[in-house]
Amino acid sequence: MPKVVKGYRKQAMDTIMESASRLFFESGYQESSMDDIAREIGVTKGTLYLYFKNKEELLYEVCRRNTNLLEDNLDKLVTEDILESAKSFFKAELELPEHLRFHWIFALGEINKNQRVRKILLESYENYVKIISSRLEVLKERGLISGDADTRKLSLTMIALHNGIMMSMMQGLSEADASEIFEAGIRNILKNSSLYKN
Amino acid sequence: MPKVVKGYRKQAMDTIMESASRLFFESGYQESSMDDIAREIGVTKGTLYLYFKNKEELLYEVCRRNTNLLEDNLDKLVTEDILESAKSFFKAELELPEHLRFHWIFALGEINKNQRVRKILLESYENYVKIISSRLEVLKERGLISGDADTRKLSLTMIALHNGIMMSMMQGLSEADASEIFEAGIRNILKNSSLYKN
Amino acid sequence: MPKVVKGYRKQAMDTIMESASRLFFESGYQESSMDDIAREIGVTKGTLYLYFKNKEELLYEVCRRNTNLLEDNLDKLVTEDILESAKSFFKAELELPEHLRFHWIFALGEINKNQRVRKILLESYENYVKIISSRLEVLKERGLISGDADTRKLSLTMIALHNGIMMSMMQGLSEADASEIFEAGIRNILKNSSLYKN
Amino acid sequence: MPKVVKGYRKQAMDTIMESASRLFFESGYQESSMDDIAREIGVTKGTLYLYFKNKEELLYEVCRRNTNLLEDNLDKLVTEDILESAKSFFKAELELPEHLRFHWIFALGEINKNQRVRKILLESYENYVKIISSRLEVLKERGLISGDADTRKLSLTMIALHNGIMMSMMQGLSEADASEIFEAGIRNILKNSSLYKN
DNA sequence: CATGAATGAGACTTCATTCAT
DNA sequence: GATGAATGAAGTCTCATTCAT
Repeated sequence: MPKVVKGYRKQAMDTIMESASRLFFESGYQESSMDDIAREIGVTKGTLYLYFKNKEELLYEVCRRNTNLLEDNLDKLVTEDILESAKSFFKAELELPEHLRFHWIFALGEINKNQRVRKILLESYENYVKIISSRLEVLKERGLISGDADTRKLSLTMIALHNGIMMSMMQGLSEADASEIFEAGIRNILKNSSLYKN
Repeated sequence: MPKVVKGYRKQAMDTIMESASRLFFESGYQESSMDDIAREIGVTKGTLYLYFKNKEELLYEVCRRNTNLLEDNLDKLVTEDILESAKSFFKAELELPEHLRFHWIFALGEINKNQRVRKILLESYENYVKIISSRLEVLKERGLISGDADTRKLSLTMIALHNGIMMSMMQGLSEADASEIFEAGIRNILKNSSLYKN
Repeated sequence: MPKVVKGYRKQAMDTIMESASRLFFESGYQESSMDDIAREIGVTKGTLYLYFKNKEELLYEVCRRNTNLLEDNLDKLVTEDILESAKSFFKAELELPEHLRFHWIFALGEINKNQRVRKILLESYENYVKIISSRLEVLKERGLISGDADTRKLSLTMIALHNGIMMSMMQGLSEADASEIFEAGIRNILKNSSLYKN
Repeated sequence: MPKVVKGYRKQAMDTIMESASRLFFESGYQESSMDDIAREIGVTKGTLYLYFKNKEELLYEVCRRNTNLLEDNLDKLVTEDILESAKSFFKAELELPEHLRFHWIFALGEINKNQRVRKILLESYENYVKIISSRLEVLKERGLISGDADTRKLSLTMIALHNGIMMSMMQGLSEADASEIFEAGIRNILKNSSLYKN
């Protein structure tokens, strides 16, 4: 009987979280049994409890991990050249496995059922706004966007557009269409930044 | 012994669907037991099975009903004066109970688990695009938006923006902020419609 | 909505019992719901309770009716010409609908679960023995079977042979084979009646 | 917390099947709940599902096991000395617990409800015929029964007689009477084997 | 570390029975 | 007489969790 990962607790936990995340996304949290998750890894149920206190804890850690991954991604890829980095950020997202790419939408479905998951999401949302705003502030200082633009509102709009497009993709919107309207949207928002003032 | 609704099957079904919809949204589909739903109405479990053959059928009918309600709403409220009707449409949405307002996000969480729900959503998504596109076509004929704008892409973008903002509201975005960036966004998209060409 | 049979309680009860009997045999007692039985007749569940106090009572009456029918059949068809009447009795049985023909086997399956059904069956079994014995006694008086034959044992054997062949028919034995071995068997028993003495 | 049988899956399954078989016979399949069966063994419901995927599967396995047991019994005990072995076979049967002795009658009650059980029974019936026929063929070769006797029909008759007597025993026929008429019947059939020709 | 046997609470569903209309 | 809405008990099955090995 194979150990999850020989010796390394952290890696074992990560292996479990990866499988759990995929299953949660594909079949739902409630619909994925601990047995399913264990089988996916090639381990027995009991083993999962060596690494996570219970199923809810596993969900919590999965959400935290995915949220952090996505946040790091944003932080790394979004530079002051907003338009260009928006493009590459979106392109990078398309490479992600679905359970990561659509993690936010999945997690939103759990937000009403789980206070700890809610907390993670709300904080992450705020971080997103903060990160993008800070980049936009630089643009403003350089005079590349309107001086009276409200960078927070610009950020909120960009995020909304992004998430809305992700929702559409879950409903079948093609990657080509998605990329195109995302890019046009961001370009548009930046160009008419003065529409978003306080 | 209370009857669901005296005599009228249709009304009885609607009463059940309304309660079920609220519970599904608030606690999740799996997390809401048939007992919970029945208790909410003041009826016993068995009664639900007089009206819906099983729990999944109930979910399906709830989704169909909500989706239709929202679609009718869109069809009724969105006129050729897109900007103005966008405002009133959004305002009307804010009056809806959460389980209706956020129905699309809820349903998206079920899309991977249930083929019939998926079908409803995909069809509805296409209808949304069709409805908005047709209104935009009229604008184009009147020369109010760019002649070479792709009305389908404009619609996709508007819908994405709308849904993205809804997601943000579930994460705490205020109604004021939401209204404002929605309105600005729609205005912006229309004004720069030439950005969205084929 | 059609009344079971206009006005005539007895006929209504018989209509119900006939349908119930068929269903009980085809699907089992427990497996046949009151709804199923009612639907078969084109009536609603509630109606059945106008004629039978509950489901068990219905089973009881069905068993009593079928048992009596079969017993009358035996009494009518079995004359002192045992061999000849055995043939015609068996032929008549083959004309019966399965739920009647195999009623005894069905009822035997309920014997352990229901004291009242058990009582009916045991009494009927004794009556069978009595009826056949009495016919055999006449034969003995006429010197057509051995004077020291035990007519009770002869009867027991004949009944066992008959019932065993019925069991085989439920397992696919052809009517031709069944008739043949039944006739040969009865002939054999009569011819060697002296084997069965006290 | 008691384990069904320490460590041995096969034995655990057998323990369950034994109890289930007894309960099924005594109270009927539908009437025996999984709770009842579990309680009988001193285990909880859930445990049963570790060994049998559902209740129907349990019934199926019980039937298969009992049918095989009885078939082995026949194969082992019936030699070419048909008359003598019939006696010892019957005697051995009287030692069996009722749920085994009357298994065939019980199973016949399930034959209309369950295709897989039906298949087992039909196959077993054919095997019985084959086993007995083959023994009779030997007798025929030795000239101990009529050269033109149809051994298949002889077998069918013997089986019918046997099963019919079992039915009678369920209705109260004494063991003494049963043994006697079984033995006389078999003797009779063999002696007059020429009655059963093709 | 890992297993797998066992548990027991809880979910969905069915259905005999009642009763107001 | 007949209906059909409602009940509630009971049954099957699942699954998170525990624990001895």
